[in-house]
This record gives sequence, structure tokens and C-alpha cells, in this order.
Amino acid sequence: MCVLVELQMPNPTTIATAPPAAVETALERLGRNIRTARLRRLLTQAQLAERVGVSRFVVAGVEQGKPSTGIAAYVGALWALGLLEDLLAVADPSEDAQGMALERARAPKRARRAQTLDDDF
Amino acid sequence: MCVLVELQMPNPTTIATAPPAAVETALERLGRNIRTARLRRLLTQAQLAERVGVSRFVVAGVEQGKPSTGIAAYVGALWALGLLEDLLAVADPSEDAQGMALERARAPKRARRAQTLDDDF
DNA sequence: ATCGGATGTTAACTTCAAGCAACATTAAAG
DNA sequence: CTTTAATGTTGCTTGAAGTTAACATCCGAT
Repeated sequence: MCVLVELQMPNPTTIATAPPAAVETALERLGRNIRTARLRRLLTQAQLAERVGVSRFVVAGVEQGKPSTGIAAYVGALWALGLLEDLLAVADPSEDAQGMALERARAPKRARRAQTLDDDF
Repeated sequence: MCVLVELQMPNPTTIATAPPAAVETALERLGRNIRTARLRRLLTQAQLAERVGVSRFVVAGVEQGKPSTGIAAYVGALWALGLLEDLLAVADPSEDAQGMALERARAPKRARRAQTLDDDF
């Protein structure tokens, strides 16, 4: 009659403090892209920050690709720069070739599986 | 001899609590896309969370498009789902037609052409 | 060279998100 | 239908993000 509590991560937030290299580089690139777009539009960090509704330090963090910054700051910056459209293509189901291939076997409603199946791909 | 302190936002964080409608809908869509990709791969929220390195509640927040969640959770989810490439096109300077047009229509001027971190595309 | 604006850096304080637990709800499988 | 797992929901606690402030540095312009 053991109860099987749902265990979560031990404690220290891993991904925000030490993200995988691929995630880190992707964030740095995104930040540089946002910075480039801001400079092209002749905006200062403070001006962009005002539009987004945050302090200039948050914008600075975004341009550095800081992982722990809330996504609203990133998306808000894209919005303020007129680049929000680019986000709509991210993880677009109609472009997810791998996912669509997997779906041809089973219908997706809820991930229903025996609990002992583990990650392997 | 006035001192001119640098003033920031009055007080409460606005964007994470009440983002513009466009930002909110974009985040909701991104979250749904991530959810769809997860279900297609037959992963539970807990399994995806383990790969990303966060608790399952954070993954749930990502799939709801929670604005205040750190971007690392979003990007980590994309990474764990093999969809990180989609992010590289966001705000890509070589695709920023508006920004390129602005840059062409002016002589090099304002907003501090950055010292070390600059366009690198 | 000097001035002024833009950005980087640091520190203290406040607020809130993430971790965690317990329970409720829903949906798939037998 | 019953069982069992996946997900939603709530409350508590703690650590970190964001704000604010003050100062340093860098760059463009006068």
C-alpha cells in the first residue's frame, strides 16, 4: 500500500542556471537578432523598454539571451519591433514533419502510456 | 545643475501580468504548438519536464502560454522536442525587410553602433 | 578634448515564479 | 464499468527576477 507520491526535480533550477549548450546558443542568437533589429530602428534600450513595459535592464538581458528572463519580455520586444509574426512559425504543427510522421500511427489526445516507458530518442 | 536621474517604469511589472493582446495570443499559440508536438511524440508533461530539467508544472505553464515563465523553459521544451531550429529564424536580420529598408535609407548615425557585439550575419 | 547620451555594472529591496505536496478531474485501457 | 495514469488546481515556502538607484565606461557630436 505504498502511496507513490509524485516526485519532481530535487531543487536547484537547472535550465535557467545552466541550460544545454544548444539552448544557450539559440538564446544568444535570438538576443543578438533583437538587438540588431532595435539598432536598425534607431531605438535605445530604454525606448524599447518603455514600449514593452519593462525596465531597460530587462531589455539588456533579452539582448544577452539571458535564460531566466520571462518570455513575455522577449515576445514583447518582438512585438514592439514588429517582428511578432516570426514567432508564429515556431513549432507550427503543420511544419512538424517528425511529429506528423509519428501521428500516422496513433491519434493524439492525451499521452497515454504505461508508466515504465522511458525516453529513448 | 539639475541632476537628471534615470527614471524607469513606475512600479508593477506590466507585461507579464497584462501583456498586449497580440503578445498574449502569440504565446497561447506557441504553447499549443508545443503541446501538440509533445502529444505527437507520446510524451507526458512529466517526461518532457524531466528532459528539460523543470517540474511538470512549468511545462504545463508553457503549454498554456504563461507570459511570466522564463524563456529557458520554452526554449528547453523546443530543444527537447527537436524543434529548436524553428527559433533560429525568429528576428533573423537577413529576413528583416523593414529593418534593412531603414538601414538603407540613412547614413550611419545614432543609437551607438555597438562596440563589440554587433551585427554578425 | 570635452560634453552628453547610451550602455554596462553593481547592490539592496520587493515581488512573484518555481518547486513541492495534496487532492480533484479527466481520459484511456482492461 | 472499474482501474489507473495523466493532467488540472490550490496553497505554502523559498529563491530568483525585476525594479530602483548610483556610478563607470564607451561612443558620437560639438
